[in-house]
Amino acid sequence: MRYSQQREIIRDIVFSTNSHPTADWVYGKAKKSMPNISLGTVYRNLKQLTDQHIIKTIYDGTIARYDWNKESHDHLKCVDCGEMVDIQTSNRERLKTVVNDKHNFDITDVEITFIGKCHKHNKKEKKE
Amino acid sequence: MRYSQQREIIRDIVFSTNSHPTADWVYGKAKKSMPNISLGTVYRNLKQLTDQHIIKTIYDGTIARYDWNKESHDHLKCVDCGEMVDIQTSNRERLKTVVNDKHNFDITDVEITFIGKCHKHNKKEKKE
DNA sequence: ATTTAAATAATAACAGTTCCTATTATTAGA
DNA sequence: TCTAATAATAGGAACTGTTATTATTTAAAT
Repeated sequence: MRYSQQREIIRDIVFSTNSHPTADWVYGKAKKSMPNISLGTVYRNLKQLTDQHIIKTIYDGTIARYDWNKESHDHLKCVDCGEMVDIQTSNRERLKTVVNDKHNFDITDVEITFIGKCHKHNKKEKKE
Repeated sequence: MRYSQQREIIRDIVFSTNSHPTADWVYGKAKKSMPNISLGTVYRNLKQLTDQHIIKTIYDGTIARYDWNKESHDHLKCVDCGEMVDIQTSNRERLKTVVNDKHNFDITDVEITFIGKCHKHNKKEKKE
Protein backbone atom coordinates (compact mmCIF):
# COMPACT_ATOMS: atom_id res chain seq x y z
CA MET A 1 0.00 0.00 0.00
CA ARG A 2 1.61 3.16 -1.23
CA TYR A 3 1.75 6.18 1.03
CA SER A 4 -0.85 8.88 0.64
CA GLN A 5 -1.36 12.05 2.57
CA GLN A 6 -5.11 11.53 2.45
CA ARG A 7 -4.89 8.11 4.05
CA GLU A 8 -2.65 9.45 6.81
CA ILE A 9 -5.11 12.20 7.61
CA ILE A 10 -8.04 9.79 7.59
CA ARG A 11 -6.20 7.35 9.82
CA ASP A 12 -5.28 10.11 12.25
CA ILE A 13 -8.87 11.32 12.43
CA VAL A 14 -10.20 7.87 13.30
CA PHE A 15 -7.47 7.46 15.91
CA SER A 16 -8.26 10.84 17.42
CA THR A 17 -11.72 9.99 18.72
CA ASN A 18 -13.62 7.44 20.75
CA SER A 19 -16.88 8.32 19.08
CA HIS A 20 -16.88 5.62 16.39
CA PRO A 21 -17.26 8.16 13.61
CA THR A 22 -19.20 7.67 10.40
CA ALA A 23 -17.56 8.14 7.00
CA ASP A 24 -19.31 11.45 6.65
CA TRP A 25 -17.99 12.76 9.95
CA VAL A 26 -14.47 11.75 8.98
CA TYR A 27 -14.99 13.48 5.65
CA GLY A 28 -16.05 16.71 7.36
CA LYS A 29 -12.99 16.65 9.62
CA ALA A 30 -10.65 15.77 6.78
CA LYS A 31 -11.84 18.68 4.67
CA LYS A 32 -10.52 21.07 7.29
CA SER A 33 -6.93 20.16 6.59
CA MET A 34 -7.45 19.18 2.95
CA PRO A 35 -10.39 21.11 1.53
CA ASN A 36 -10.93 19.20 -1.68
CA ILE A 37 -10.53 15.67 -0.48
CA SER A 38 -13.46 13.66 -1.84
CA LEU A 39 -15.91 11.47 -0.03
CA GLY A 40 -14.99 8.55 -2.27
CA THR A 41 -11.41 8.83 -1.08
CA VAL A 42 -12.58 8.69 2.50
CA TYR A 43 -14.62 5.54 1.89
CA ARG A 44 -11.85 3.87 -0.12
CA ASN A 45 -9.28 4.54 2.57
CA LEU A 46 -11.52 3.51 5.43
CA LYS A 47 -12.03 0.23 3.62
CA GLN A 48 -8.31 -0.19 2.99
CA LEU A 49 -7.48 0.58 6.60
CA THR A 50 -10.05 -2.02 7.61
CA ASP A 51 -8.60 -4.60 5.23
CA GLN A 52 -5.15 -3.96 6.71
CA HIS A 53 -6.63 -4.36 10.20
CA ILE A 54 -5.50 -0.88 11.11
CA ILE A 55 -9.03 0.08 12.07
CA LYS A 56 -12.30 -1.83 12.48
CA THR A 57 -15.63 -1.31 10.75
CA ILE A 58 -18.65 -1.68 12.96
CA TYR A 59 -22.31 -1.37 12.07
CA ASP A 60 -24.80 0.78 13.88
CA GLY A 61 -28.23 -0.08 12.57
CA THR A 62 -27.87 0.52 8.91
CA ILE A 63 -24.75 2.70 8.83
CA ALA A 64 -21.04 2.00 9.04
CA ARG A 65 -18.83 3.39 11.78
CA TYR A 66 -15.11 3.15 12.24
CA ASP A 67 -13.16 2.23 15.34
CA TRP A 68 -9.42 2.45 16.00
CA ASN A 69 -9.84 0.08 18.93
CA LYS A 70 -9.05 -3.39 17.62
CA GLU A 71 -9.01 -4.95 21.08
CA SER A 72 -11.86 -7.34 21.61
CA HIS A 73 -14.58 -5.21 23.17
CA ASP A 74 -18.29 -4.59 23.29
CA HIS A 75 -20.40 -1.53 22.65
CA LEU A 76 -22.96 0.30 24.65
CA LYS A 77 -25.46 2.34 22.69
CA CYS A 78 -27.69 5.01 24.14
CA VAL A 79 -30.92 5.29 22.17
CA ASP A 80 -31.13 8.96 23.11
CA CYS A 81 -27.51 10.03 22.50
CA GLY A 82 -27.10 7.70 19.58
CA GLU A 83 -23.44 7.57 20.52
CA MET A 84 -21.62 4.31 21.07
CA VAL A 85 -19.32 3.70 23.99
CA ASP A 86 -16.66 1.00 24.32
CA ILE A 87 -16.98 -1.39 27.21
CA GLN A 88 -15.24 -4.49 28.35
CA THR A 89 -17.04 -7.62 29.45
CA SER A 90 -15.05 -10.63 30.47
CA ASN A 91 -17.17 -13.27 28.77
CA ARG A 92 -16.35 -12.82 25.13
CA GLU A 93 -13.79 -15.56 24.78
CA ARG A 94 -15.77 -17.99 26.87
CA LEU A 95 -18.90 -17.26 24.84
CA LYS A 96 -16.99 -17.91 21.64
CA THR A 97 -15.74 -21.24 22.93
CA VAL A 98 -19.16 -22.33 24.10
CA VAL A 99 -20.79 -21.55 20.77
CA ASN A 100 -17.91 -23.08 18.86
CA ASP A 101 -18.36 -26.37 20.64
CA LYS A 102 -22.11 -26.42 20.89
CA HIS A 103 -22.83 -25.50 17.27
CA ASN A 104 -19.79 -26.77 15.43
CA PHE A 105 -19.08 -23.31 14.14
CA ASP A 106 -15.65 -21.84 13.59
CA ILE A 107 -16.25 -18.51 15.30
CA THR A 108 -13.89 -15.71 14.37
CA ASP A 109 -15.65 -12.79 16.01
CA VAL A 110 -18.46 -11.82 18.35
CA GLU A 111 -20.30 -8.54 18.19
CA ILE A 112 -22.09 -7.55 21.35
CA THR A 113 -24.07 -4.34 21.55
CA PHE A 114 -25.98 -3.29 24.62
CA ILE A 115 -28.84 -0.97 23.85
CA GLY A 116 -30.40 1.32 26.39
CA LYS A 117 -30.16 4.70 28.01
CA CYS A 118 -27.06 6.17 29.56
CA HIS A 119 -27.16 7.87 32.95
CA LYS A 120 -27.85 11.22 31.32
CA HIS A 121 -31.00 9.89 29.69
CA ASN A 122 -32.35 7.15 31.91
CA LYS A 123 -34.48 9.51 34.01
CA LYS A 124 -37.71 10.81 32.59
CA GLU A 125 -36.49 13.67 30.37
CA LYS A 126 -36.44 12.78 26.73
CA LYS A 127 -34.60 14.41 23.87
CA GLU A 128 -36.34 15.58 20.67
CA MET B 1 -54.18 -0.37 13.21
CA ARG B 2 -56.81 -1.16 10.61
CA TYR B 3 -56.84 -4.56 8.95
CA SER B 4 -55.20 -4.96 5.57
CA GLN B 5 -54.78 -8.01 3.44
CA GLN B 6 -51.27 -6.91 2.53
CA ARG B 7 -50.16 -6.74 6.14
CA GLU B 8 -51.58 -10.18 6.84
CA ILE B 9 -49.67 -11.67 3.92
CA ILE B 10 -46.46 -9.93 4.95
CA ARG B 11 -46.83 -11.09 8.52
CA ASP B 12 -47.46 -14.67 7.40
CA ILE B 13 -44.38 -14.63 5.18
CA VAL B 14 -42.11 -13.50 7.99
CA PHE B 15 -43.62 -16.12 10.28
CA SER B 16 -43.12 -18.83 7.69
CA THR B 17 -39.32 -18.84 7.70
CA ASN B 18 -36.32 -18.99 9.99
CA SER B 19 -34.09 -17.28 7.45
CA HIS B 20 -34.43 -13.70 8.74
CA PRO B 21 -35.60 -12.43 5.37
CA THR B 22 -34.83 -9.05 3.89
CA ALA B 23 -37.58 -6.68 2.77
CA ASP B 24 -36.84 -7.55 -0.81
CA TRP B 25 -37.20 -11.27 -0.21
CA VAL B 26 -40.53 -10.71 1.52
CA TYR B 27 -41.58 -8.51 -1.41
CA GLY B 28 -40.76 -11.29 -3.89
CA LYS B 29 -42.77 -13.83 -1.91
CA ALA B 30 -45.69 -11.47 -1.41
CA LYS B 31 -45.97 -10.77 -5.11
CA LYS B 32 -46.80 -14.41 -5.70
CA SER B 33 -50.12 -14.13 -3.93
CA MET B 34 -50.65 -10.44 -4.64
CA PRO B 35 -48.91 -9.49 -7.87
CA ASN B 36 -49.10 -5.75 -7.62
CA ILE B 37 -48.24 -5.20 -4.02
CA SER B 38 -45.61 -2.49 -3.85
CA LEU B 39 -42.25 -2.52 -2.14
CA GLY B 40 -43.20 0.58 -0.18
CA THR B 41 -46.13 -1.30 1.29
CA VAL B 42 -43.80 -4.09 2.36
CA TYR B 43 -41.47 -1.67 4.11
CA ARG B 44 -44.30 0.26 5.73
CA ASN B 45 -45.87 -2.90 7.09
CA LEU B 46 -42.61 -4.42 8.27
CA LYS B 47 -42.05 -1.22 10.22
CA GLN B 48 -45.57 -1.24 11.62
CA LEU B 49 -45.28 -4.89 12.64
CA THR B 50 -42.00 -4.04 14.34
CA ASP B 51 -43.56 -1.08 16.15
CA GLN B 52 -46.33 -3.35 17.39
CA HIS B 53 -43.72 -5.86 18.53
CA ILE B 54 -45.22 -8.49 16.29
CA ILE B 55 -41.87 -9.05 14.58
CA LYS B 56 -38.33 -7.83 15.24
CA THR B 57 -35.98 -5.89 12.97
CA ILE B 58 -32.39 -7.00 13.07
CA TYR B 59 -29.43 -5.61 11.18
CA ASP B 60 -27.00 -7.66 9.14
CA GLY B 61 -24.13 -5.40 8.24
CA THR B 62 -25.86 -2.60 6.47
CA ILE B 63 -29.20 -4.20 5.62
CA ALA B 64 -32.37 -4.84 7.59
CA ARG B 65 -33.75 -8.30 8.20
CA TYR B 66 -36.94 -9.35 9.91
CA ASP B 67 -37.45 -12.00 12.54
CA TRP B 68 -40.68 -13.45 13.91
CA ASN B 69 -38.78 -14.78 16.92
CA LYS B 70 -39.20 -12.18 19.66
CA GLU B 71 -37.71 -14.43 22.31
CA SER B 72 -34.40 -13.18 23.60
CA HIS B 73 -31.85 -14.94 21.44
CA ASP B 74 -28.54 -14.54 19.65
CA HIS B 75 -27.49 -14.98 16.05
CA LEU B 76 -24.85 -17.02 14.37
CA LYS B 77 -23.69 -15.78 11.01
CA CYS B 78 -21.69 -17.82 8.52
CA VAL B 79 -19.49 -15.57 6.41
CA ASP B 80 -19.77 -18.05 3.54
CA CYS B 81 -23.50 -18.82 3.66
CA GLY B 82 -24.40 -15.29 4.67
CA GLU B 83 -27.39 -16.79 6.41
CA MET B 84 -28.17 -16.12 10.03
CA VAL B 85 -29.14 -18.81 12.47
CA ASP B 86 -30.87 -18.38 15.82
CA ILE B 87 -29.09 -19.68 18.87
CA GLN B 88 -29.62 -19.57 22.57
CA THR B 89 -26.92 -18.67 25.06
CA SER B 90 -27.77 -18.58 28.71
CA ASN B 91 -25.85 -15.45 29.64
CA ARG B 92 -27.92 -12.70 28.13
CA GLU B 93 -29.81 -11.64 31.22
CA ARG B 94 -26.75 -11.86 33.41
CA LEU B 95 -24.75 -9.80 30.93
CA LYS B 96 -27.45 -7.15 30.92
CA THR B 97 -27.45 -6.97 34.70
CA VAL B 98 -23.68 -6.73 34.91
CA VAL B 99 -23.50 -3.90 32.39
CA ASN B 100 -26.46 -2.16 33.94
CA ASP B 101 -24.74 -2.03 37.30
CA LYS B 102 -21.20 -1.43 36.14
CA HIS B 103 -21.98 1.39 33.72
CA ASN B 104 -25.13 2.93 35.15
CA PHE B 105 -26.96 2.24 31.92
CA ASP B 106 -30.60 1.30 31.64
CA ILE B 107 -30.18 -1.62 29.25
CA THR B 108 -33.25 -2.64 27.30
CA ASP B 109 -31.70 -5.05 24.84
CA VAL B 110 -28.52 -6.90 23.93
CA GLU B 111 -27.61 -7.90 20.42
CA ILE B 112 -25.09 -10.69 20.15
CA THR B 113 -23.92 -11.94 16.78
CA PHE B 114 -21.34 -14.67 16.39
CA ILE B 115 -19.47 -14.48 13.11
CA GLY B 116 -17.66 -17.42 11.61
CA LYS B 117 -18.04 -20.45 9.44
CA CYS B 118 -20.63 -23.13 9.83
CA HIS B 119 -19.72 -26.81 9.67
CA LYS B 120 -20.35 -26.85 5.93
CA HIS B 121 -17.74 -24.17 5.34
CA ASN B 122 -15.15 -24.46 8.06
CA LYS B 123 -12.98 -26.93 6.18
CA LYS B 124 -10.71 -25.65 3.44
CA GLU B 125 -13.13 -25.35 0.52
CA LYS B 126 -14.25 -21.82 -0.06
CA LYS B 127 -17.25 -20.56 -1.96
CA GLU B 128 -16.90 -18.08 -4.83
C1' DA C 1 14.65 12.66 -14.65
C1' DT C 2 11.66 9.13 -16.46
C1' DT C 3 8.49 5.60 -15.99
C1' DT C 4 4.87 2.91 -13.95
C1' DA C 5 1.17 1.96 -11.33
C1' DA C 6 -1.36 3.32 -7.23
C1' DA C 7 -4.19 6.98 -5.50
C1' DT C 8 -6.89 10.84 -6.32
C1' DA C 9 -11.10 14.33 -7.26
C1' DA C 10 -15.21 14.63 -9.28
C1' DT C 11 -19.10 12.71 -10.30
C1' DA C 12 -22.20 9.08 -11.90
C1' DA C 13 -24.35 4.92 -10.50
C1' DC C 14 -26.21 1.99 -7.24
C1' DA C 15 -28.91 -0.34 -3.34
C1' DG C 16 -31.77 -0.05 0.33
C1' DT C 17 -35.16 2.64 2.27
C1' DT C 18 -38.46 6.42 2.92
C1' DC C 19 -41.64 9.77 1.20
C1' DC C 20 -45.44 11.65 -1.75
C1' DT C 21 -49.94 11.64 -3.90
C1' DA C 22 -53.94 10.26 -6.08
C1' DT C 23 -56.79 6.20 -5.50
C1' DT C 24 -58.78 2.23 -2.99
C1' DA C 25 -60.51 -0.31 0.91
C1' DT C 26 -61.81 -0.95 5.81
C1' DT C 27 -64.79 0.05 9.26
C1' DA C 28 -67.84 2.81 12.28
C1' DG C 29 -72.12 4.77 12.37
C1' DA C 30 -76.69 6.21 10.21
C1' DT D 1 -77.05 -1.82 3.84
C1' DC D 2 -75.29 2.42 2.49
C1' DT D 3 -72.31 6.28 3.47
C1' DA D 4 -68.69 9.01 5.27
C1' DA D 5 -64.32 9.31 7.24
C1' DT D 6 -59.85 8.12 6.93
C1' DA D 7 -56.19 4.43 7.08
C1' DA D 8 -53.76 1.88 3.73
C1' DT D 9 -52.48 1.28 -0.87
C1' DA D 10 -49.77 1.32 -5.65
C1' DG D 11 -46.61 3.51 -8.16
C1' DG D 12 -43.01 6.11 -8.49
C1' DA D 13 -39.96 9.96 -7.06
C1' DA D 14 -36.65 11.21 -3.74
C1' DC D 15 -33.23 10.44 -0.41
C1' DT D 16 -29.10 8.38 1.99
C1' DG D 17 -25.12 5.82 2.44
C1' DT D 18 -21.91 3.55 -0.35
C1' DT D 19 -19.38 1.91 -4.46
C1' DA D 20 -17.72 2.36 -9.20
C1' DT D 21 -15.83 4.99 -13.19
C1' DT D 22 -12.50 7.86 -15.38
C1' DA D 23 -9.29 11.25 -16.51
C1' DT D 24 -5.60 13.26 -13.87
C1' DT D 25 -2.11 13.44 -10.27
C1' DT D 26 1.38 11.50 -7.34
C1' DA D 27 4.62 8.21 -4.95
C1' DA D 28 8.50 5.85 -5.54
C1' DA D 29 11.46 2.53 -8.13
C1' DT D 30 14.79 2.69 -11.72
